[in-house]
Amino acid sequence: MASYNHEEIEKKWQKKWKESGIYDTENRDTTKGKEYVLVEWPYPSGNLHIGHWFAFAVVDIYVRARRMHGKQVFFPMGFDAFGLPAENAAIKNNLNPKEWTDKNIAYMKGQLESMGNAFSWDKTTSSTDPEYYKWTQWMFTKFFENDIAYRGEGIVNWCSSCNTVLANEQVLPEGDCERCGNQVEKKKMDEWKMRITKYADRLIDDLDSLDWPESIKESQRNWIGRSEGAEIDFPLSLSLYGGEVVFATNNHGKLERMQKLFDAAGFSIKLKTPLEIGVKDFNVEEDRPTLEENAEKKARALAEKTDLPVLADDSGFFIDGEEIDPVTVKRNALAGQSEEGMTIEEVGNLMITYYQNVAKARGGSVDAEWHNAFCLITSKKIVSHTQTTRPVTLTDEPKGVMNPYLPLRSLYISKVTGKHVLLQSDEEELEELNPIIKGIQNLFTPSIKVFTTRPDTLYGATYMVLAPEHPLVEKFKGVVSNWDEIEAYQKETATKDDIVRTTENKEKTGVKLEGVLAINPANQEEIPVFIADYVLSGYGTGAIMAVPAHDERDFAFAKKFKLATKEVVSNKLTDENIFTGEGTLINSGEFDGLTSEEAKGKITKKVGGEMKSTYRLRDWSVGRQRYWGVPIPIVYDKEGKAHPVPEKHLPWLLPEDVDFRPTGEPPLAKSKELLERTEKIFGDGWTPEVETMDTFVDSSWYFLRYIDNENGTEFSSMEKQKEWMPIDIYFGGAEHTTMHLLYSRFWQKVLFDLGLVTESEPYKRRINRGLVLGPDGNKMSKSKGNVIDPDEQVKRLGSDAVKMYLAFMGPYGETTNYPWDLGGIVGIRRFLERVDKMIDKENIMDSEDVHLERHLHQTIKKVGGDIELYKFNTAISQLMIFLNQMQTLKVSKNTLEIFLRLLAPFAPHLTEELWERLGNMTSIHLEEWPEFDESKLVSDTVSIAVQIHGKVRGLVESPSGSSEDEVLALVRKDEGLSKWIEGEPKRVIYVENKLINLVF
RNA sequence: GCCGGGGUGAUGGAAUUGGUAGACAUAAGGGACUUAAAAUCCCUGGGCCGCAAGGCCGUGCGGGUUCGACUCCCGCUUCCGGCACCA
Repeated sequence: MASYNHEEIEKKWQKKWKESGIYDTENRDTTKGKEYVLVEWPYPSGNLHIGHWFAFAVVDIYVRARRMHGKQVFFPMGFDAFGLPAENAAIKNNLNPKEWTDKNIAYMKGQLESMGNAFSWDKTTSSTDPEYYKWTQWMFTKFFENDIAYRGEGIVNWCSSCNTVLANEQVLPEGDCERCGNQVEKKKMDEWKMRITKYADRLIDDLDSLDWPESIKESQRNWIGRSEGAEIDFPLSLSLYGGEVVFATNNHGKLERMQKLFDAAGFSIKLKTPLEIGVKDFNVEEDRPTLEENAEKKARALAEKTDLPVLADDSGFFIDGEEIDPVTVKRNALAGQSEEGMTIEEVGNLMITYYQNVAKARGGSVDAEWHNAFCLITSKKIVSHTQTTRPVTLTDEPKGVMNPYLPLRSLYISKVTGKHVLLQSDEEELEELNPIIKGIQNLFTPSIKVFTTRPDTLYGATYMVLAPEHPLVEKFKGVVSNWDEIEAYQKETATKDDIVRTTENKEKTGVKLEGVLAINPANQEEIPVFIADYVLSGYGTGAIMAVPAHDERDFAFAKKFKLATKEVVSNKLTDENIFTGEGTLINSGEFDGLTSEEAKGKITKKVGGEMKSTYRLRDWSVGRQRYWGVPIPIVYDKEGKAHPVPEKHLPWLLPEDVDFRPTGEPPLAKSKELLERTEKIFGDGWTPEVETMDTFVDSSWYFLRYIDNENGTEFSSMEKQKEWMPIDIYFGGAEHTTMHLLYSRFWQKVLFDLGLVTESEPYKRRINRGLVLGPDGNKMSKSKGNVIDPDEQVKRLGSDAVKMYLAFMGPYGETTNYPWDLGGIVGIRRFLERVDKMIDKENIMDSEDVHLERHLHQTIKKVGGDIELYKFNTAISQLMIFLNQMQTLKVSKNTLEIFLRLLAPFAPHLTEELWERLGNMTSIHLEEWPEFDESKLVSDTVSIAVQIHGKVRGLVESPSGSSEDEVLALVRKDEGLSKWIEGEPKRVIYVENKLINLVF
């Protein structure tokens, strides 16, 4: 077999390159332009597969070409070494994940070296190195302090087999665990999260500035899923706040009366006195000029002492605009007697008697006004402030039993009902108190907030739907007449997983909340309210306004439940009587005639809504109940409050005294050392966080560490970042588009906002790559027996051939999957052997064939240009064409050397060897990229296609740059073409050096 | 359903962005060398008709624009990727 010994050559040069350190970066050579080329750091599974070669070796072609173009290229490599496989392997083989990982890293490093890539090995790192994860933890504490990292309740995906929480992305479409295939359950629990949703807008908007393929940007936009619309409140026409409210009064009579009224109004509110919630001696001086201010003062004072909603009032009788001061009345009633030793009843009775006398003295009846002010505070915020006035008459003829708690009220008769105030029926009193009741209703059953992208259709909202899990639903208990039915439906929904709920169950189901009505804020119409599982609790507000005439889902639901449909956007309705597009408004009051676009904002404004965006994206869950990850650097004090571990205690080391077999309890919870460490540093009773971080956290900033991998005081200095960032191009797998790529962009933005990085976007350009399939066209898998082992291929045909073949399969910048062709790689090897032989050719000439020289310059141009476009396949094709051309001729040493330089990025070992064989003493990889001469690209004569009526009928040879007439003359002379020529052409189209088209 | 990208020989893929479709490579067929095989080299290599010269057809399908369309426009079809009862 006539062939070169690739094994020997590759070993020889890999050793020399390593010794001379020609690919090390050390400090930047600032005389050269920088170029940061990044590839995704691999997980050290223990064996390099062909995918790694596709990811790294092909990119190396680009890297080497850029080096030859005079760039200081930074091409680092490291290991993303935390993660589940190590833990599982350790469990299986009964050893430590750290040992397993370190061993794999060492082995894979050797395999990676066999690629012969120009990696900047002096700048490597690994996520498992404490010097690395120290900074991962440090960032976490910064994020925690800035409310980016937080602990909050969430519904999580739980795999009971892996005993861990999974991110949505880690759940397969069938609802199975990505790692083990087990069915994933939904579970409510507290979890560590990152507020990525806060960055949703920026993550979308900043895409515009990036030089990325549109498809990747679009995937991210879809993933974030921004919809622009409005949030609108629909008040309920029935109040049903269920809960406790503290009434800021010590007056039992007042409280009882108010409680009675609430009960009668349908409130399920329990009023409590300050004493009942443990506030003794609640007493606030009513010294403000108005009732309203006094009510507010009382409410605020009490709200300081409780988290419950607080209601306070102040009321009084006014005669001729003057308040009848209760203190004065009381003093007059007591007439010098001491209050000491008297009961409230006794004082009250004295006041009643006194008042009767006043009324008598004035002729039996005096016109007055009863003013009633309320203030309601929840969470320290005033939610309502009302005052009502009703005309009453003071009387000397009390009826029924006097109420000593409300002595003044016992003596007034309502002018509205003509009845004694204390004897009015609840209905009568409620009617009088209507403004207050309304006001309070609004507070207590606020309303249902909906999100809609179509506020223009508000007038067409004929019913509402809440998600079955909507928190408001619980408050309807005791109010609706069909609670059993509602509860049953909720249970049914909870057992269904999302897949069943969305795909299998297109048929609409739901339950009406009997007795509950909402008010369409646009037209004040009362509309029914349902719960139905077609409304998702996690999206928008978990509630919708339903517009059956203009939404298919609402239409389907309305049809099934026979609900009213109201058309508000004019258009031809389909057969189904539904139109989901935008148009001109009708049946919409003052908005009739507006376009949907115009009406959206206006209608929202009218009903007090707010234009708002919602997102499909959820906050990123980052806690994992597993061992082999970065410990979350949080400790809890005795009260259970979380504190970040201070920087001086970082790295917060992963304990080693742990049984990491999955038991449902996080492995770190079993570490004595970790607990002792925590108590020793922070004090007795303090406990450590026992969760570790999602490995996507590790990979969210590794590119920043590469550039400053030995820095002991910062994760990456601003100086180094200014030198190297942003990443000029990031090559990676399409599967990372919506996870790693989005997370790391988010991470970078947070760091940017904290002033810790120079760039708000890490990756200037991004190229996704597809997969290498097995020879049978299927995804490689052991079970299919179609796995191509790169080591074997390298041994058989050489690293250069493997790399070149992977580059030759197709264009690199696309996500096409290419099958490995066993014959194809042989073709590459044949090419390399012909190159080897070519250099051995004894008869190298001094002078150059002009013809060949032109091809050489064309080749320089083509190969260089294609590499810039990641079209390594056509670059290689051009090198093959040129070799074919050289083989029929004698060539100069200069031409051969240029050819080798063009080939060097593709076949670094062989070209280095042949470069040496031609007598060069320095590395070919330190050479510059050859330049082409524009003037030598064109030949003296060209063959021009002759078309008749647009069809090619022949060719004519003509001098380059000939005029139309000159070419036409040649055409006329051509015998073969004569039969197509019929006199004078009506029209001639001539494209210089290309074609001439004659039309007759 | 919405969005993005495709469909070219037996196969992977080319085509300077409207200008000679199928470069380069693989598989296949034929030949040379060889006792033979491997390797290597040479020839053929989209389909149909034809001894040939040559002709007709041909880039998923149907229309259109143009002197000329793989390329642009309209309609369909199909495959791949992202999202999806997302209001």
